[in-house]
Amino acid sequence: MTRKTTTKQQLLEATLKLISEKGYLGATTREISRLAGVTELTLFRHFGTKERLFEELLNSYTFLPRLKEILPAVDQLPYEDALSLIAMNFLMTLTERKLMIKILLTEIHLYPEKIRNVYSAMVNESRATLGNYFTTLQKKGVMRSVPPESAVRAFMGMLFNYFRTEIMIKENGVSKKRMEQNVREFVDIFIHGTMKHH
Amino acid sequence: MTRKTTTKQQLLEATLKLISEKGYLGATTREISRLAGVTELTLFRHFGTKERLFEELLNSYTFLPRLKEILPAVDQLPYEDALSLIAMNFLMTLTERKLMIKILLTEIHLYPEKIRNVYSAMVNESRATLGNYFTTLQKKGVMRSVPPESAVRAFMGMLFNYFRTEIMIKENGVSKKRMEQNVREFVDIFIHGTMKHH
DNA sequence: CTGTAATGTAAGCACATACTTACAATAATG
DNA sequence: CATTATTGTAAGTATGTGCTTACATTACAG
Repeated sequence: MTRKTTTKQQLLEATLKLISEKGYLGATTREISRLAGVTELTLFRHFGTKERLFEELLNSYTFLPRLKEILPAVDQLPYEDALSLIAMNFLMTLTERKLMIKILLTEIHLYPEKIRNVYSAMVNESRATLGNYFTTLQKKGVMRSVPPESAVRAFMGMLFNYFRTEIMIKENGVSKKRMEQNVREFVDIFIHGTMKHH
Repeated sequence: MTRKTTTKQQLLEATLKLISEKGYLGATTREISRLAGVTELTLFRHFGTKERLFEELLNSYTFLPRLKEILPAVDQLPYEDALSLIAMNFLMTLTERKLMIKILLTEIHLYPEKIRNVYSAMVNESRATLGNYFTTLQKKGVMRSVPPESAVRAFMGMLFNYFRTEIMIKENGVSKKRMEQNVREFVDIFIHGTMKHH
């Protein structure tokens, strides 16, 4: 019984790794099972088809709402620090889930029906959490009355695109120091804007 | 002679369409040639291998520096309008090249060596142009002394991520009206920031 | 009109891949 | 120990795919 889940887990991990590297079509069931240290037949006994295996991989992805967890701590901080903390947390979470996110971004154009749910779950969850924080700030009178959704889109857009270009595409990851520096600049622009007199 | 270039062009267009829909591996030479109204053999006579066909498609992508073209007009405008114009122009250009960009984003994780050049050419060109404009604004004393590269990353990050989520992933495109509205909000945040007292 | 370049028809090859079947070996459970 | 669930071995099938070969047809240039 413990064996069963272990095998399944190893297969899912091998699938994650190989599909993130070669795409759904490029990752063969032979190679997946070999990487999992298991016969190809075992793969099919567990998942039936390659498609089911892929779907179970997608469903196995639990997007921890880490943002939500740090919100209490965040409320105590001045908003500059709070936003930096939120941003760093967001980037770290994305980095941890790098392989899965690569799959989501790559395959969503090819298999939209399969991916869209888990993808939009991830996006909506992040957006909602950050949106709540912004609304709070606005109620406190700290934040201007820009539409919260727009602010969320702007803020997360900067961050996610940064993640895509710097962390996912470039092979050698960014150091945490450098990441913090970039985040500070983003937060600064987001808070103060860029122009002198208006 | 006119026939030759036409056939090649039709093959490249069919390749663009099918690879953007199904990915490099998912698009078969049979289907590509059928869509081009041509025999599979003709495809191989022109391009030799599927890989060469793909590479020629990538090289056929000339990224018009439309941003550069409108810079003169932009210099006459107040920066709010200038930034909105630049942003709209950027989004329109991306939308026109939607299929190719989809390919670049999808396949760059699978075939980085092939894609990286054309991809970074596109990114660098856009960044450089916008960076120059920002530097100009800073010399005029209009813009705060934020690092121009950071400002560029922030601004284009917002826009590109907007493009990715709203225009590329959602099947029904966004209306131009709505796009202009969103752009105005982004530009507003970029210029004035979000917080009241600092 | 004649020769040459471009395309078509048809058949097929070599290979990879998802998936199957029949049977044996092994490990966990009661 | 005996039963049962899980995995392995080995062979193979059906299908799709990139690519080739041999020959015929069409179009265009001189």
